[in-house]
Amino acid sequence: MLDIHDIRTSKALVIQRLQKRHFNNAAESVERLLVLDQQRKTAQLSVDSTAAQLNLLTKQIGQLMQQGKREEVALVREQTTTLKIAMKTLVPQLQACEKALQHALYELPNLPNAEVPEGKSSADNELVYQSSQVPINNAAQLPHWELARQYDLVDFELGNKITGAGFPVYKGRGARLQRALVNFFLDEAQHAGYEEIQPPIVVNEASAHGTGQLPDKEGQMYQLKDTTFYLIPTAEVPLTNLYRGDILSQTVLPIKNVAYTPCFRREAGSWGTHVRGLNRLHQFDKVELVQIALPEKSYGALQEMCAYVRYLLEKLELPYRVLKLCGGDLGFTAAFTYDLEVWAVGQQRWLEVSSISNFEAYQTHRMQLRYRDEHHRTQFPHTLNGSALALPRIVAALLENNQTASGIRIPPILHPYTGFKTIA
RNA sequence: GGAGAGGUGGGUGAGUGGCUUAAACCAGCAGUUUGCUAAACUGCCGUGCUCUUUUGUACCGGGGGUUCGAAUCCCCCCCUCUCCGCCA
Repeated sequence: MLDIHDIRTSKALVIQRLQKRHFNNAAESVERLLVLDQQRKTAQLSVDSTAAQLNLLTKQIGQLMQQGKREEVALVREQTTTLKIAMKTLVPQLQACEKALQHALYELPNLPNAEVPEGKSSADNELVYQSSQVPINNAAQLPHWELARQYDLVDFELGNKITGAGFPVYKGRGARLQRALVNFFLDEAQHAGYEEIQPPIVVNEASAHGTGQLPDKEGQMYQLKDTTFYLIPTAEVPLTNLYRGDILSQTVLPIKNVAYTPCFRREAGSWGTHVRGLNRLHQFDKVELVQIALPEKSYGALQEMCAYVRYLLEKLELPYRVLKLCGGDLGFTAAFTYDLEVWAVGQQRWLEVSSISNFEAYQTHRMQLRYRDEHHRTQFPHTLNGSALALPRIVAALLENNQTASGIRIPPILHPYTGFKTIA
């Protein structure tokens, strides 16, 4: 959520930034917001001043009662009635104004940072880095779903039977490989200074609100029947909401948390081509990093997170590239995002395995997460998160890129975790 | 699933209709003093809106009601805890 104060004071900049992400009717939305804000202010003032008069009279009555001046009490009571009647219309007016303003604020996405490249779609994202050796398919190299079947690592049909499409069953060395990756990612994150958290994978509405999944985007989440609980689409939701509503001491920043969780996504409407095998699932595993940082240090933290995820990919010996998302491709709540993609030789495709974003103060405004600065004032810290990493596509790339005539080679860094060096 | 208790400021916890933003204690912050593995004393110490400030106003789980006036009385809802049952 954007800060209404900022919108008030730097309207032109807000509009310009919203246009950068190709947000429809940016100028109109902002103008409407300012009108709503003004209405809210006016309503607030009339409520407050009426309440002030009422409180004054009420106090008088108390005093007069003690002095036993009955007839004067009756007189003052008369006056309160008119004010009370006025309040009956003023208060709902104010509430309506507040609600309208709140809703309008929720509808505005975050402002892209100044460094975000111009562009409309994923085609306009800026290539920041690409591994020098990107293998070309030699026609004998299979996509991972073939390999998964050949070595009996993932059973998609069994998943269909138990649950449905997008819920694969990992078996034997496939399951072991998953667990190895989770442990590898968690161990590395700990070394990089992240505290491990095991959060609930079911969250309430307030949490879904805090990180921006609600309102309006409930289509991406599974809701538990007869409840207002949701299965998390990413550990970002419970991790960031750990601090919802808190006023932190500046000295605890930056907070660095990591969690492994399964993630659940309905992906309503996006089912179809290009989603074969492990490419897009309803349930998948992910290790997620979250940082809460001082505003002036958040972009340093973003660079640090990006460097860390690149380190992981290099340890896994996967060819990858780094993209800076353009304004039009940026997620609703993000101010700046790096996408990391690995090359899957069997499919001749780049697969997104990590998205590292700085949300600046957008989420902290929403969840009223603040810290106290050296002048004892409350300020909004920045939140960041990034996958480190999303499992299924890493598995897909490992299988495809490391396939040989004699089996699938496991990168050495994982050997202590898998207990095997090849899948043959 | 059955029964009961309770939700007050960072924590503990007083407060049963006006003098309560709310006692007291702890924690925290600032300072003074002594000196030593800390203590004593003094002051400050909730958040939002309004906003240069003051003032004003709202908030004692949420919503509604009674009243000139509600943390306090009434109704509904939510949540937490305890005991029993079942159970990983």
